[in-house]
Amino acid sequence: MIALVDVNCFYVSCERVFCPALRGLPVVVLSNNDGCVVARSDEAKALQIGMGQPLFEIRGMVKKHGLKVFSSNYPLYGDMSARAMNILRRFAPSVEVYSVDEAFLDLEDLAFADLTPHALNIRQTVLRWVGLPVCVGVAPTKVLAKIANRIAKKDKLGNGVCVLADNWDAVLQDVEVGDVWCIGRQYANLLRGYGIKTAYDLAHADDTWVRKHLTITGLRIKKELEGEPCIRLETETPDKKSVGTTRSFRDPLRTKDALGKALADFAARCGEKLRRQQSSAALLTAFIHTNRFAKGVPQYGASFTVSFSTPTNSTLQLVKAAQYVLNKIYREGYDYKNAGVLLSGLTPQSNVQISLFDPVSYEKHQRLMVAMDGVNARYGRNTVQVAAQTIGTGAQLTRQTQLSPCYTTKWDDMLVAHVGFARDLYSPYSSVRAELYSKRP
DNA sequence: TCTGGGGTCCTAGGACCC
DNA sequence: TCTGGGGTCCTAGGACCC
Repeated sequence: MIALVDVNCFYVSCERVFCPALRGLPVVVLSNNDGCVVARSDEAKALQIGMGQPLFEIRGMVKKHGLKVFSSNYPLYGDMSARAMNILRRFAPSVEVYSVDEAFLDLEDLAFADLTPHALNIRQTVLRWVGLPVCVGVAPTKVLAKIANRIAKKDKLGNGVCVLADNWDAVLQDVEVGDVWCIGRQYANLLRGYGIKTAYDLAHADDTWVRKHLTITGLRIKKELEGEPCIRLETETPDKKSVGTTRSFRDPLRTKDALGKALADFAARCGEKLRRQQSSAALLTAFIHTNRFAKGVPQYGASFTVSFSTPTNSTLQLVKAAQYVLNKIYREGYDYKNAGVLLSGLTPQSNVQISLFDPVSYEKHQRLMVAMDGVNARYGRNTVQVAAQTIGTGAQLTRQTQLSPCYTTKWDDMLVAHVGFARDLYSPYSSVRAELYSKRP
């Protein structure tokens, strides 16, 4: 059996851990640029706030309904995620961290007749130890575990746990086909056109037909709905096959100079990501684009890809390549709203074949990058950077007006607990936790 | 006024080889 | 008039996920 553990409205829940007064209130967390909603509390959902809804459409609700709005605080969420995942590893021999707020647990070797108490235990432990509410879905396959989790989440009066051990046909009849994992909008439309409306219908469709229209991936989903495991647990995180850094700008950029700085920042970030997993890239793509939503203004967008004679992860080379691309694709007279750098053709650094005719010394660049990463790790990002980059953090390029403190990852933001007394010093659970927090002066 | 970012997998079709 | 067969590799585009 497989369990899917998923934190309820993860980003919102992270904010609530450190600000308990937010409980019971409508709360949303915004995308990178304070552009649109990416996480909603149940109360916010009840106000009909949609996923991806732009901020300007819901501004009125701040006053009218007491809506609380946060910019996204990725350092905080990343750290909270790591804490939650570490707890989950206590409950299963192997765990797949599927996303920042979800994990699959392999419960196969656990000799419990009824997995419900185990699932409840998982839920209670995560809640007590890191303050995050989770729901647990248990079933024979990943696709069914996803469905079980969804049922647990929808049942607001339930205990946050749903086990589908057998006879799930009736359950599948209540699940719309578009709500099945890996059946997106396009596939759902296609399937409905053929009369396949529910997960049950898909489970009982013809294999060959499914294979033809939904590819091998779709066939696996169908088999999993029948209870036959086809998608394995990925317990170790594979190296990424591509990395990218893209942003929308708070204020559109017009000049080549300004775009050059931004692309240099993005290339440098990509270099860091590459070096973290010890890879090098053979290809670099950079793109720029005007605001696609703006009506009646001239639109332009372009991208171009360059290849390196020897795969690299040197920020110097990546920045240079990004500048080269910009020179090729930049056109004057447009307001650019969006740009990015993407790296592909990644290979492990140890496999890189150095060429005699390389224009730069691979060795020297490697040593320089180690030194640069070392300094930046110790004294903060961008302490040492390439001259082509934006001076400082580049924060002025994006908007983050509602940012909460980095409670767990910055010394200056850490909360101080003023504790006058403690009833049970030896309990791992602190019932007085939240109410005693205050911000460091 | 104002609309995110970062990934994965699969397939068809073209280029190329012998 | 007549024009092979079999294979690999690469890429673009389309679908999906959180």
